[in-house]
Amino acid sequence: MDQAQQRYHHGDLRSALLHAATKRIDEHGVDSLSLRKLAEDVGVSRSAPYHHFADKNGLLSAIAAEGFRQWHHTARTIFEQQTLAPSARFRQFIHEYVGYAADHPQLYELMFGRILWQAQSATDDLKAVAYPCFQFQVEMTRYWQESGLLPAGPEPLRLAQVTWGTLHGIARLLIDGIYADRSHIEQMCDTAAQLFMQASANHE
Amino acid sequence: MDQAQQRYHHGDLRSALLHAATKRIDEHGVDSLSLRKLAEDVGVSRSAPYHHFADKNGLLSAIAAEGFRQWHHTARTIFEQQTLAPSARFRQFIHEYVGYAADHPQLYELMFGRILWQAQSATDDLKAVAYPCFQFQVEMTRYWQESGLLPAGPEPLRLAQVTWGTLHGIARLLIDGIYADRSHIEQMCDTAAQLFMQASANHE
DNA sequence: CTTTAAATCTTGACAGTGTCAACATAGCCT
DNA sequence: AGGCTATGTTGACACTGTCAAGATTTAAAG
Repeated sequence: MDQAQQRYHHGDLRSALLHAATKRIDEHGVDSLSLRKLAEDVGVSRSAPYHHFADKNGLLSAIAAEGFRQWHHTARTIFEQQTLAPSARFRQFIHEYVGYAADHPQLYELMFGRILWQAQSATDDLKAVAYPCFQFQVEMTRYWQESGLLPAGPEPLRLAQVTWGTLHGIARLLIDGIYADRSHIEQMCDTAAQLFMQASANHE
Repeated sequence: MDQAQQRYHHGDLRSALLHAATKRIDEHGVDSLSLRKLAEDVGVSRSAPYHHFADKNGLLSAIAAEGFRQWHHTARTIFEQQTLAPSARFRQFIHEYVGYAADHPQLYELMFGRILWQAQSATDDLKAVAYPCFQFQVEMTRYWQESGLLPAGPEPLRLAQVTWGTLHGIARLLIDGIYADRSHIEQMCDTAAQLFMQASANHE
């Protein structure tokens, strides 16, 4: 009764679970997360989490949502650095995106992976945070098109899908360890940036 | 004893398992595959598969390997169509790649997903088939560079990682249903192809 | 205050899963 | 014919997510 962890009511179980789960995922990957072990770690019975999350997907969605909030903030910060030239910001964005994925591979996997997005397992709550994040990618692309950095021809949405797809693809090849490793990151990003910017150069 | 499925020795259990598993994956996804159900479907006890595959990963690796063989063949066929102009073949390759992923999302997920490639779960057998497939991507890229279709600047490997990354990324956004769906495929591929080819155009 | 309702947590249980050890059967080779 | 090896079976273990029923604490209402 005196020890906080042995009270019948934990007090702040929801955030305790989120915290512990986030740590676990970051260190050992999404697949290693077991609700039962998690509950035990937090010092609570195995079905207590169900009073705070509908199911395992609910927990995962909440963690992913937090990731999207953080990334959205980071992206906006880079994009709004008015002191830097658009091209410099573009390059920085690319490096930052891939760097973020490489630094938090497990979280990235959760945020953009099949677990949550396949079969409609994503919570409405998660969608509410993620979609504006996707939308922002399109806004940036439109801006870079208007700045003459990217080709003006394609629709912003279409082009955003391709440029974002490129970053996403590079990130996944890295994370999954497919024919690319961390020592290639900088060169890959530079190559990608150069490729995109060259594409618009001959249309001026 | 008269019925083939009730014999003590199945006769060709290995390929029966592969066949049933491939079908199951194609229709319901990798996650839905259970060794026990699979064994039951084939009409065999739950631990019989272990005499043909080291573990579940062994089975999955074998299926993925077959996928790589098929894809490698398809890719080579497209690439070696000497009658078509390099640019046409390039475009066709892009469409075919994304199309293949969209047509066999579950198999693509298995072939290039984290299940097999993370944590060294890929069999040596699988690696032996997959790596030449990756390598071929680099060879094609080198050829397209020499043809003036892609920028000559970057190293083939680096550029291949980026172009392949783009296709891989687009495929995954599609498969995972992230801000892109099948109706966008053609336009996305065209945009990507145009983007890459424009990049080299102003260096002639 | 006291009573009632809601939020929270616990134990018991169920249907799954992959995997292994020990045992049974069939086919092949000497 | 005998024995080795490949193949298949049952029993068991340690997990997993999830739910129902009951216990306990807190908050709200009378």
